[in-house]
Amino acid sequence: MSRAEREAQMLAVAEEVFGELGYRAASMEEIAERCGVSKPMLYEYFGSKDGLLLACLAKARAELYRVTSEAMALGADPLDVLRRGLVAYYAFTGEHSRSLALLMHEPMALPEGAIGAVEDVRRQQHELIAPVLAAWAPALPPTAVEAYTEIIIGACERISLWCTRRPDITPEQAAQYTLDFCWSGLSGTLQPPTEGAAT
Amino acid sequence: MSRAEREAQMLAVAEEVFGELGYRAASMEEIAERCGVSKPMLYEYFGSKDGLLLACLAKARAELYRVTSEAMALGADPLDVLRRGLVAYYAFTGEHSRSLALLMHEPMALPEGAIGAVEDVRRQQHELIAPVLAAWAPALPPTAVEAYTEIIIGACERISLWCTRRPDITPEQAAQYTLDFCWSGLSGTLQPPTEGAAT
DNA sequence: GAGGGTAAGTTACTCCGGGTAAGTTACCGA
DNA sequence: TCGGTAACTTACCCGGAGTAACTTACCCTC
Repeated sequence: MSRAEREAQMLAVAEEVFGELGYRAASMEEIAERCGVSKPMLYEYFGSKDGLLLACLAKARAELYRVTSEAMALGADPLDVLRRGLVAYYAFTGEHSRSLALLMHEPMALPEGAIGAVEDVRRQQHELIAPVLAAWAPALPPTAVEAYTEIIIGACERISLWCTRRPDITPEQAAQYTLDFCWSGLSGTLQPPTEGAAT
Repeated sequence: MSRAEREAQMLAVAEEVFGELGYRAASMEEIAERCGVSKPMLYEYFGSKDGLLLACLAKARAELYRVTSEAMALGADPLDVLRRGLVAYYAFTGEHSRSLALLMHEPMALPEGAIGAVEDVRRQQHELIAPVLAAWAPALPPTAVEAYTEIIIGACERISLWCTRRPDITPEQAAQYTLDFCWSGLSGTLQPPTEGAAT
């Protein structure tokens, strides 16, 4: 079997095994066996178990980029661009939830129960936020409350990580950005997309 | 040394070592050594390396809950409640960025470079989203564009994970929730906080 | 068509780190 | 003083990542 074929096969098998068992529980032996080759071959091609994972991630990333950017390119106006990007993103992550999502979220060697423990932290945040939203707007359907709560949790996590890269941002400023966005949305600070105006 | 003291000491040391080296690179031997005891003691107290990590997470989670819920309890109105919660959250994650944030974001056994690779996926999303925002609102300061982009990325990730728990939600619906929130914010669908009205 | 270089592949190991079995010290109450 | 128990240690097992050395088979050249 040629080098390129083997590499593609190994990547596909690895993505599958990582998705099934998680990074930690997946052994190089197992992946090699399913490829019908022996372990050193994997090391020949990818250097290490980490290298193999990284290659899987790179492949998934390239695909994600392709589907989302292609979808966005078809958009007529900014709002449409965002909508198409979002749909493509959710469709992709939904289809690849067993492999991609595990690679991203469980990231790699999660101690089995620890992925649940990390989610527990978020569930706890959920319990804090959802009642505020619900009390605020009794008319909002429960599903929307859930979705909005998840959005806020995700936003908080991302901003807190952003803060570690931007030490000049104080917690108060970070909170203000988050609040501004969550309160007014994009329509508050940005120009609404003028109807029919592309570009 | 008494059981309770040891346990507290071990947890503190473990949090420190996990934060310094990451879950994978941290060895039980190293943690035990820094505690001044031998490895089997750690197993006596926490059962396994995973158990030790889980205990660290539980402790961090309890602290995070305490500081955020206490801060929120002081809020006068919903907006104020959210703001106080956000400030407390960012302050906490900022202070504990070396231990807690690493536990949450790098989650645990990240293949060294893989944490960067996962972030690369997000950077890629950033490159797709930021230009749209910037084009949309040339007047928005670059820092705000950054913050808003990060918020959208975090929201997308959370919603995509939410979708795996709610298979009834289609990608289109997920996109619609995300768009509604990002476009109008809470002020669009919810009652604005009536001035001075607590509870 | 024989020879040799190279690329695909294997077996058989080392080594590190998580986890454990069995034993040792030292404190405390009877 | 003696025993029991609780904190703790040494010395080990074992699985899986990673590697060294060897084998096969193809293809290109003379």
